[in-house]
Amino acid sequence: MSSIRVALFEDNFHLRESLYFLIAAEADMECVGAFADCNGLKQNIVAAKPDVILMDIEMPGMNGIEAVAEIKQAFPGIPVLMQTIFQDDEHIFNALCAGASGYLLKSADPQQYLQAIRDVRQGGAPMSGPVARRVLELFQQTVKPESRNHYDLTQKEKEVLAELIEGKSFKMIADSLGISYETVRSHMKSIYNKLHVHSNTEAVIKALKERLV
Amino acid sequence: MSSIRVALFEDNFHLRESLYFLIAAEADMECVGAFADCNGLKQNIVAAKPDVILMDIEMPGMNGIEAVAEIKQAFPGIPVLMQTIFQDDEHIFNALCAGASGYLLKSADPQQYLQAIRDVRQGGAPMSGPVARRVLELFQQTVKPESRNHYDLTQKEKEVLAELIEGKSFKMIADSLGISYETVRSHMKSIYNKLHVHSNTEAVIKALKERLV
DNA sequence: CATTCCATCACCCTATTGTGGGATGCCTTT
DNA sequence: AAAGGCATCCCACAATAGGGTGATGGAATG
Repeated sequence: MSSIRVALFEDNFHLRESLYFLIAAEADMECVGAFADCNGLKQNIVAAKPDVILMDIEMPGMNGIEAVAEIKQAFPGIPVLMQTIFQDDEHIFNALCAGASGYLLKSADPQQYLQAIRDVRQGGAPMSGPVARRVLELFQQTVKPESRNHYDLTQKEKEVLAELIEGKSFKMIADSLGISYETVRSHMKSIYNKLHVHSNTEAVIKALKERLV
Repeated sequence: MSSIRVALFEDNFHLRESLYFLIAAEADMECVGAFADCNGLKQNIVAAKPDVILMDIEMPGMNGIEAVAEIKQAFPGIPVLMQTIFQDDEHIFNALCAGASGYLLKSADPQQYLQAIRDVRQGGAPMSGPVARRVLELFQQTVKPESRNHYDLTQKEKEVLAELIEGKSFKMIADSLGISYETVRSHMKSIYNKLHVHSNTEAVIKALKERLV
């Protein structure tokens, strides 16, 4: 098995050098580029042909989050590992949404860096402990805690609700379900009763937040 | 530092015994219970007082996913580590939604089990590589691929939209923002233009799906 | 200082929704 | 056979929302 080609983006000179030698010293990986900023990002990547990219978030000029978005667009196959001191929701969320495949806190020890590189190369998503936990929590809350609710909606009511959260009007729903406008309205009344809401909008919100469909 | 109290739920006798001795042999942890099913789940937990629970998904009677939901309700502070052979979306998704704090594939080697137990105890969320990657992908897609849209909503427009996804009517929004009904409508018209939608409902859907607020 | 953007409000008219009835026919359960 | 739930439809009336047009004052920009 050939060695893992790692490219590095880190503005801090000392850290960049340290990581370079850390990686270079490993038998199963090599550092094919160490850059201080994202100038000429794409050209650098084309030239270096990395298997994995290690990307700092805080950098002068284009920051790591913008960079990962560009990389994912231009080279969707190359996993990007974020390294950062930030562990607030906003940074984690943005980096992962931008397409990062892993998120390391800089407190991680050298061996964890190396392990994470191997891990991401093999299809994993290495994340420092607290970050992984936050991701899980964000994930769990987007799905809503007290989900498993069920409001005893009938089949037809669910269908109507499903159409509703497509943004359709009653008329359009009537049309696409092949029933009359008045029937749709009738189902809506019933849905309102069961969900304890009093408008289209509230029903949609509840349905989306609680994944009722 | 006192040792980590681990409780074990696993229907397979051999695996259960193996895990028991594996854990018991570690200096920093002890196995305070090894159960073949979820009968008397809560009583067992109360009696064993575990710090961490290791839970198999496939079990006779109550399965691991139902069990984790019950545990999270009754003992929200105890992290639950799922162990399973399943790595399909449905199982991962359900287990994590039910409140699991980690998800290990049974292919994991013994040292990884032990590391995962320590990890989850310290606030991490250990997940086997492919699972972590799937969670990230699910996460990224629930947030919507072509998100990072921003529609240049003004401050006030965002405020109105925020109220809207609370389920409020125009009148209520006018009231709570201290502006007139007509002004709310005015902002709404502008929001519709910017989001390219034509109704309250569509705006709410777009705002929720793309996390515009 | 003219222009543009924004927040604010008003009025008119139409379209869509919300609410409260009620009716029919078809199931399944009792 | 009676009772209940469901899907289907209808009507009427009130409330809310959508679309068009325009006006005002303030802040920011050039």
